[in-house]
Parts: sequence; C-alpha cells; structure tokens
Amino acid sequence: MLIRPPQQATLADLATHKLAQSIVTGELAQGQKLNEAELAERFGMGRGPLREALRQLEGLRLVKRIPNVGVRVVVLDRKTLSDLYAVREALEGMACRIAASQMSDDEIAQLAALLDKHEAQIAQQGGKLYAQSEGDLDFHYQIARGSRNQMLMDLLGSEQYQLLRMCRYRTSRNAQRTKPALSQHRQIVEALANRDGELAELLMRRHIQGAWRSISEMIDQEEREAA
Amino acid sequence: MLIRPPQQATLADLATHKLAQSIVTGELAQGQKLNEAELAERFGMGRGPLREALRQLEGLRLVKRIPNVGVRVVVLDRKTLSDLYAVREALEGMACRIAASQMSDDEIAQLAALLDKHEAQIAQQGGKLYAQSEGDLDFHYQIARGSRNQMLMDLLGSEQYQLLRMCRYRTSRNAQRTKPALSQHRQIVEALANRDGELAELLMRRHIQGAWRSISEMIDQEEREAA
DNA sequence: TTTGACAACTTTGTCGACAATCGGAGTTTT
DNA sequence: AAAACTCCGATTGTCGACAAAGTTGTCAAA
Repeated sequence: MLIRPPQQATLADLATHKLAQSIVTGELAQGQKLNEAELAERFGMGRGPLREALRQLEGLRLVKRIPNVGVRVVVLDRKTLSDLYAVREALEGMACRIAASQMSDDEIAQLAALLDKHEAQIAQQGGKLYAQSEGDLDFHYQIARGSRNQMLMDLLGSEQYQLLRMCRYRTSRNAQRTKPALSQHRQIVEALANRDGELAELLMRRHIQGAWRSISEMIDQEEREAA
Repeated sequence: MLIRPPQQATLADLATHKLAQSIVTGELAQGQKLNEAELAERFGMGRGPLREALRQLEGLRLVKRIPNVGVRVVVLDRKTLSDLYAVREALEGMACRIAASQMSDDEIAQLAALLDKHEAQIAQQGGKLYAQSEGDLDFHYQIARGSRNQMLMDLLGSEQYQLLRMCRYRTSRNAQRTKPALSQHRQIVEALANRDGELAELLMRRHIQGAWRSISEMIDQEEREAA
C-alpha cells in the first residue's frame, strides 16, 4: 500500500482507497461497469458511502460517470496515454529543474541510495517487476517532492501517479527497459548533485520520452496481436 | 456560466456547480466552513446529494475536508498561488508549443478575433473587469484546446482554471496589467501564426511569469495593508 | 425475419432517521 | 489563575427504504 494508508478514515475513504487499488492493479478491468449495490455489499457498507467514493474517484479520473446510467472504469487507450506522457514530460521536467536548486545534499544522497537498492532488486530479478515498477515511481515522486511545489506533488502524486501505475500493471511485462532506465536515473541524480537544473530537466524529459516510446511500441504490439 | 452548464444533471451535479460558482466568486469566503445541513436546505435537497457534491469539490481541490470535522473552502495563500503559476507556466508553455503545430489556420484566426473583441472591451472599460478577466481565461483555454491534449485541457480547464478564476476575483482590481497582457497575447498569436512553437512557448512562459509578478506584488501590498 | 412498442426488472437517485464523533461551555482540581 | 475533565449540543457519518430513470426481454405486427 504505497499511497495514502488511511489512518483515521471514514467508510467512504476506505472504499475510495480499495477501489483505486483494484482499478490500478487491473482487478477491475478497464471499461468495466461498477454496480453500487454489489460493491457496497462486498465492502460491507451502505450505498451512501460507496457513492461518495465513486464521486471522489471521478475527481481522480479513475472512473467515468454518466447520470442515471452508472460509472465505468476509465479506459487507457493510446491517445490518453500519449497525452499523459506529454504532460508528465512538462511537469517532471519542471520538477527536476527546480529540485536541482531546492533539494538538500542529504535528500539527493537518499535518492542515490534508492537507486542502489533499485539496482539490487534488478539483480535478483525474482519476477519482482512489480516492486521494481513501484520503485521507479518512488524515484519520480521523490523528485517531485524536491521541487517543494505542493501542487505539482498533488498532480503527479494523486491523479497521474494512479493512471501511471495502472499503465505499469498493464505493461509490466517489458523488463528490458529497466536497465537503461536505471542508467538514466543515475544521470539525473548526478545532474541534481551538480546543481545543474537545466541538464537535469533535459535528462528527465528524455527519460520520459524514452519510456513513452517503449510503452507505445508495446501498445502497437498488442494491437497487432489483437488483429 | 462559462463552465459546464449541466443540462441533464443530478442534484449532486447541480450542487457541485453552484458551490463551485460560489467559491470562485468569493461569495463563500476562503477558509469558510461549509455546513451540510444548512447548504442542503438552501439548495432544497437532502444531505446525500450535497455530500456527494462536497466529495467532488474535494477532488477539484476547491475545498479541504477533515474526517468527522467538516469541509472548508481552500485558502489561496501566497505559496499556493506561487505553485499554481509555476505549474501553469510549464503546462501552458507546452500547450503553446504543441498548438503551434496543431491548430488550424482558422482556429488561429479566431484567436486573433478574440483578442480584437477583447481590446474593444478594454476600450469601453465600463468597470467590466469581470468580463475582461473571463476573456483572458478564454484565450488561454483556446490554446490548451489547440494542443489537442485532452488531459492538458482537463487540468487547465477544471482544476487550475477554477483556482485561477478564484484568484482573479480576489485581485480583479488590478486593471493596469490588461494592456501589456493584451500586447503579449498578440505576440503569442503571431508566433502561432508563424508556426513557431518554440517562440510561442517562450512568450507564453514570460507572459505567465509577468502575471505572477503582478499578482505577487498585489499580495505584498495586501499583507502590508493588513499589518 | 425484422422492427416496433410495451412491460417488467434492474439500477441509480433521493430522502429521512439514527448512530458516532467532535467542539465548546462550564466545572473542578492543582 | 491555568490546566484538565466532563458533559451537552451540534455536526458529521451511516443506513434502509422509496422514487425515478434506464435497460432488457417479450410479443405482436409489418
């Protein structure tokens, strides 16, 4: 449970969290219709809190809702993901540039340590692509934190982060990109350590572009398989 | 009603819309506590739909909520606005760059026409700073549309747009920036017409930086007055 | 066979009442 | 007098039932 472990929470908050988890992990398929009564029963609560949860998920863009008809899990098609990566490039690029001047030496050191841990995980490679993927997101989130921009953290952390995780689960098979990604991460950390914001931004943008190319090819492949 | 006139809507949607409007226009003061029962009665509905509306507003970041305590209208302090403008700079800069290659000649012509209309409004200046402000946001939104990036349009359109409008209402007194702003807008349109994405991005970023400086000074002034 | 309307069913939208929790006034204690 | 405790009113959280709208299946007519 990487995100928001709700300590003191209402039932609606619980439901929001569980549903988000289920959607991100693919337990609830893309485009699937969500039945209020059924979900309420499954979670052991009334329909009231559940409806509130659905409203919140709508705000997080994890579901789409049509009045008097119902809500469905969003569908991550090619265009949506393309848009997402374009926005990420701008946002995370900015985060990197600012983080280069704002992060403490200690924070940057921690970032480097995170990559070491990350590398060790790859070495083991015990099918733990999941953990690897979450680790990567951690890296990106730490940089967002380094920008000291709460709005940026919210954007990257809540909405985009979730969609991205969703995408990862879908395409978690491609392990071949983990090594170049790690190398790029290291370059970014080095730029941060040198307080070179411009370079850090450039490297991050390239990194995300590379990730998009990789994802894009995978989608092409899927589409070809489907045809 | 510039945004989302809900045609076929549920009561909760209606409430969301009305509340958003009230918050943005300042009718509901920043930091004000929102009482469910009171609002429900005022809108002539039960507490159920109203609670759903509050959840949605929470997603739009117009209110903050604390479990078992209640929800309050967000407070736009200096840091929040600073963060907002930084994010806008990155996002709208990107929108401009992409729009330069994606917008049709016709759309760019419409954009120019919008500025003419805008200029006429300024000439009259009948205290209609409100309309002027909305016109400015229209300009920015049209460019976001030009990027053909739905996620970008959502981000700039729903959340940020609302916060920005809120800020405008608060600081709508500063009319002195309208003329330089218009001039900058024209430069941007020219860059778009020349299909010069890089220049368009640069100009937009400067434009937003200028807007932030203006807002920032105004906040300083307010703080000095308060002291 | 296809198409249209009708009816029954399912699902969403809404309300009112009850339970749980929090904030504050008043009182007690050190 | 300041701090802590206690109780009470107010507000939020939750549930079940009812109303309204949409969906689906059936049957008859073209």
